[in-house]
Amino acid sequence: MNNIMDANVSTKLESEETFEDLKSSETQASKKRKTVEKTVVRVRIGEGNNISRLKNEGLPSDFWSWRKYGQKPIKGSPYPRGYYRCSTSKGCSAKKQVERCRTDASMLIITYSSTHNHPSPDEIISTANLSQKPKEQETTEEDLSKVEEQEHEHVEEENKDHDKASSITADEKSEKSFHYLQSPIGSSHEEITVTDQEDPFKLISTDEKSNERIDVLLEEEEPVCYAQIKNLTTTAKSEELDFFDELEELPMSSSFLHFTRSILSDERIPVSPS
DNA sequence: CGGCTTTGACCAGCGC
DNA sequence: GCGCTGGTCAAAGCCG
Repeated sequence: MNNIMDANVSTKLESEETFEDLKSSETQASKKRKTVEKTVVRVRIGEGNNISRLKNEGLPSDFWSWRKYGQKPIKGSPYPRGYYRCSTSKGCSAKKQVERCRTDASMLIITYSSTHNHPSPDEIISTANLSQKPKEQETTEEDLSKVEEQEHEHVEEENKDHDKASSITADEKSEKSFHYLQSPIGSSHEEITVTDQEDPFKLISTDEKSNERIDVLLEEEEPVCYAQIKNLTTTAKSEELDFFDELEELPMSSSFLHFTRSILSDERIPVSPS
């Protein structure tokens, strides 16, 4: 209940459909580097309550460590985008961008780029555990794919719908005619506004902290996945925590971590560059 | 003392 | 060719 988060993982190139969301903010960004493979993960934070504690109440953070190397305000987005680099390994070129969905302040969009050149500590640990049941992973991945697709669709629909009923602020629209529509942000917007200004990520993180457990919902709600995810959570527990920590306290769900891990570790984006 | 976070400036790419 | 935006690097400050 307090911790409701949706983790959507989308692996794709810079120019893909998922951009419906990113489009608004990465409209131009996509042009910047188009041959870069990126994994887009959307995490939704159900309530701000989640963010109360998390950071890592003792997390084993064995995972990769991310170091923030920059932050910039994105055009059309009230929230700035944070740039993180993997600090676990010096030679690791893995990077990640964390930004808040302009349409939904409670949603975080994490874009992963590049892959880790080194094995994640968590992986090692997981390996031991995985030995028990690697099947789940596969299932998860597959499921993830499905979810992703569904999620995308949902997102698109949602966006559209929002557009219609939306309450987009003229301001936002004026900015660049985003497809994003504002949604319910209107009300919660205020809540986050303050925090957002300071650090959108942080806000989440804070909430996240409160979330000892994060429920993962895909965009809308995937009970099935959720259950599976839960299972995975156990395995990727460390990852999960680590993620939050790494993201600066992003609200991620175990499933999300799992996905990410799979994607990053295994393959990432099957997308083909233009 | 070391590491991480934050802020500002500069550079590169794309659109107009 | 100019302007705009995104992304990255560097420096300073703060916290552990």
